[in-house]
Amino acid sequence: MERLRQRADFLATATGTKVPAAAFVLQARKRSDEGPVRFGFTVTKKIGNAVERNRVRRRLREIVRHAKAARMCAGHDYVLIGRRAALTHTFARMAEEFEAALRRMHPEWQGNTSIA
RNA sequence: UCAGUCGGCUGGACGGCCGCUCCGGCAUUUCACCGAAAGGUGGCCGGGGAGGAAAGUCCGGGCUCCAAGGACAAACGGUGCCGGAUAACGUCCGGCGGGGGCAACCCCAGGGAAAGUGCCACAGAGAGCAGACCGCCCGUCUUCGCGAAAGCUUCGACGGGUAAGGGUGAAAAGGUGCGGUAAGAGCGCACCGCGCCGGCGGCAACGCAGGCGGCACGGCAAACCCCACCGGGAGCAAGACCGAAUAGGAGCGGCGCGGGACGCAAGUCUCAGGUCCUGUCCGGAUCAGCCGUUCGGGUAGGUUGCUGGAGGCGGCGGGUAACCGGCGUCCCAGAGGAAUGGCCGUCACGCAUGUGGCUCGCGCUACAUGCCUUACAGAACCCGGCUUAUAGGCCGGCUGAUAUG
RNA sequence: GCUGCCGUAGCUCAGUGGUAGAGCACUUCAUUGGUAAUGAAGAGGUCCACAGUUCAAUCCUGUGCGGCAGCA
Repeated sequence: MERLRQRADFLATATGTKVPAAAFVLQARKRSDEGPVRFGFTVTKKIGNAVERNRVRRRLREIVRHAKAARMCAGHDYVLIGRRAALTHTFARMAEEFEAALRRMHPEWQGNTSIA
């Protein structure tokens, strides 16, 4: 999984479309090139102390790792902003929410995948 | 057994599936991808992978750079009983002094207020080399009453004595007792306190006993200050190496040369700067621009610093202890938008609820279900401390009370 | 990583070792036919928390909590 590392990438992605969920907010932005999908994670200090912030980021990362790659479009940057509910919600429920958020993010792809 | 106090340890266990990162080995190693470059990423196997506080950043060091001839001082900041430990410390250990507690034990902190400056509100008569408000006593005068008188007694005024008692205050001119006195008072005596002197014990802080002095010297220096000791500054984003584009610097080569007027333009006319060769004139070169190329500095970026160390463990020796010495053994996290994880199963612990048993009751115990899967909390150059947070569990020393033998 | 500042009434801020104030806001009364303005009176405080120094702490010292700002 390619990771976003530069602050400029995060700022650029923040201008794209946003899809809120209970445990996170999903942001996406199409890049000009057709490179691989890249992911970034943002967990602010408002969420909690360092232990809780680390835990939110790790759970979100595992959700992305287990998600179906077909939903994600190449040449896009995604940013997941953690919320405090990511500490307590069950893993299966959060994975479901992530799939739903990807469907809302790319409605034109829903038809393609159902046909395929 | 109960209550207390001090110290130490621990901080869930086992397993399955899927991942992350570092190290080592093998393979690839003229390979593939990203990048302008520096450089980075990519396979398989094995091994390692958060804490007692990793936290707060309150101190002390190592390390690195900067500054500085050396030492001292000034300014500023810090520390402060004595001795020891240590690389060092504001830390630790042992002892001294004061306070609290029946005790185990706990808490506090230098000297100087007779070097100087300053503050001590309110209350109170008097508060800094301080004081007679009430009171007590004496004398004179007056007044009430008793009395034959001497005298006693009551009210008041004036003069004086007095620091015992009352009252104010955080603090009131050493404290308690006896004597003494008109009443009192270190006025005298005893004990305690205080000061001075020399003696003894102790490395020292200090302690012990003795003599002398009738007491002179209130508190605050976490108020200024004096004394002694310590401190050059910055911090791994330190520093080192590699190194685009753009702008700027230097060298070389080529082309070109400033201002004004007229003109659509080509061009024409006119005026002319700095430096050098020459002091002046003339003449010449060159600069006031552009392009190319080379060089050095250096930004973004990359690599490194980066983990073997005042290191851990075991037993031995020295020391009351903190700690030290030597021996054996082990290698034990190194990320970089930041790895050390996600999901699941079983068990242990804990909590809650229900049911059964024991019990007057508190409660104890067995089973079932549910919850938390643990409290506080995440390395960021590395160590030694301090402080703060912390569910539950375990071990040991000591003290007091009670019971039994 | 390093450094500085702040925390006082509902809000914005003074303040000093000796029982804590200002402006706005709030309540009541007066004024007006009524409202505003104005005038008078009043209420409201763990001086961020805990220890220590002091006779006495909002102030001095230490520790903690929260907030703001700066440098590299």
